[in-house]
Amino acid sequence: MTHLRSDAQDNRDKILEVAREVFATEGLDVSMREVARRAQVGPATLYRRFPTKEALVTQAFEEQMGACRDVVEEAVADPDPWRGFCTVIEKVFELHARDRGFTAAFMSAYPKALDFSKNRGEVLALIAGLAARARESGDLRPDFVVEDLVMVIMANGGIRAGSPAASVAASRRFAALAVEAFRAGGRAPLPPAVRLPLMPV
Amino acid sequence: MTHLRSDAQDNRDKILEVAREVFATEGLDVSMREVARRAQVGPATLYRRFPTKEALVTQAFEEQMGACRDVVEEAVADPDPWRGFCTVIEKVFELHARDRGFTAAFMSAYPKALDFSKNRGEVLALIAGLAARARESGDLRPDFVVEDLVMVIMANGGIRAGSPAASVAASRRFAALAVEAFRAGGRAPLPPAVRLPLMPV
DNA sequence: CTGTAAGTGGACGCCCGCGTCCGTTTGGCT
DNA sequence: AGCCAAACGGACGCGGGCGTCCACTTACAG
Repeated sequence: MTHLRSDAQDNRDKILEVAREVFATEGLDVSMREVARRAQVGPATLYRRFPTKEALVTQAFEEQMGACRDVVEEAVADPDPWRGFCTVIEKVFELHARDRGFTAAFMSAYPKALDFSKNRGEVLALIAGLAARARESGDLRPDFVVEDLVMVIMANGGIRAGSPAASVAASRRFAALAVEAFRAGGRAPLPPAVRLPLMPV
Repeated sequence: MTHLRSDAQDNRDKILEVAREVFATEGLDVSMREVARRAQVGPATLYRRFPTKEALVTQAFEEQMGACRDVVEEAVADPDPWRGFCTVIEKVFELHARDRGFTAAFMSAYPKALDFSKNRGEVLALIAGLAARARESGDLRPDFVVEDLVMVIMANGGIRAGSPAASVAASRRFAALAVEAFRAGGRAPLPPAVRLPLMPV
């Protein structure tokens, strides 16, 4: 297990490469077989390395989750918490817009994927801290809760345009609208927030 | 064709009833066969009345589209265009939150469904007029375009919560955030809007 | 160079959805 | 009451995904 044979390692790499690409462009609703086919590999080989779709997905998105974490950590380091908060929204939305599967993976309940959900939890915790500071500085509306960010990330995932470029452009505008919505000074009180549970598969 | 035999009419009614229910709760990704099964009808009977899924879907959602139109027409009649605009967002979001399939149907390109797409076009035109008045009255941000509303409706469709009630609650909060975002007086200029084409099937 | 464990992918059996055909049933008109 | 077109639904052949098994191949250690 520690050391894969060189050919096995090559296949594993190719599978992950293909999976990342196809998940990004088509979303997670791609059959295991389709991934195997595109990687020019037999179904058995795919299943040997990744016994379940969950295993494949979480491995494939480890990189994206890392990028997400980087974005958030950098934003948290911003001395202006509101600017950091806005950066998080813009960058994270773009990340999700460029990778259709990532939102689905991010929102999915993967009981076995400890690293993945640990990372998600930490990212959300970092954002919560940043939000608290932005609230205290008076720039973020006081009734903001982290669930609101989860909600708009889910919502952002619902936006589909004709091309990847158009999706990114739409998400950019959506992010700007989200920033406007979250800025302090809103005139209407918000209805109660809702906890959004992770969804099975 | 003009007059169906009574038993055929009963079956047609039951199919539509079942389809509306299952599309509302499960979304459009339900097989024709599953609809037939739940309606206690053979596949052939279903296909005889509704040769394609498109035919079934558009018939099933005629009612919802009518409700949508009613909401919009009532809101357009409001002497205060901004209040009318807000009402549209709140009511339409709730309609979509209560019926998972409706957003998908609303956003789908159904080339054969003349009534359906005509209604959608008219609804959007009504909203565009309302928005123009709300913009002129100075309550709606000047850079708002109808595509923004389409975008947030799509986005609203991405929100999934544990139960129907939770979904509706989440949509309600999301609608309030959308209202905040669209209100005049936003401090940041928005990135360019994007036309969101209807999606095939 | 060679033995062997690791690795491979084609093939299998299963289930499910698709759209259609056709032998049987039945509503409704005369 | 009797007829027949309308309506029914079970069954079919096709394609595709699922996870697994196994006979063949190959990397690499000795």
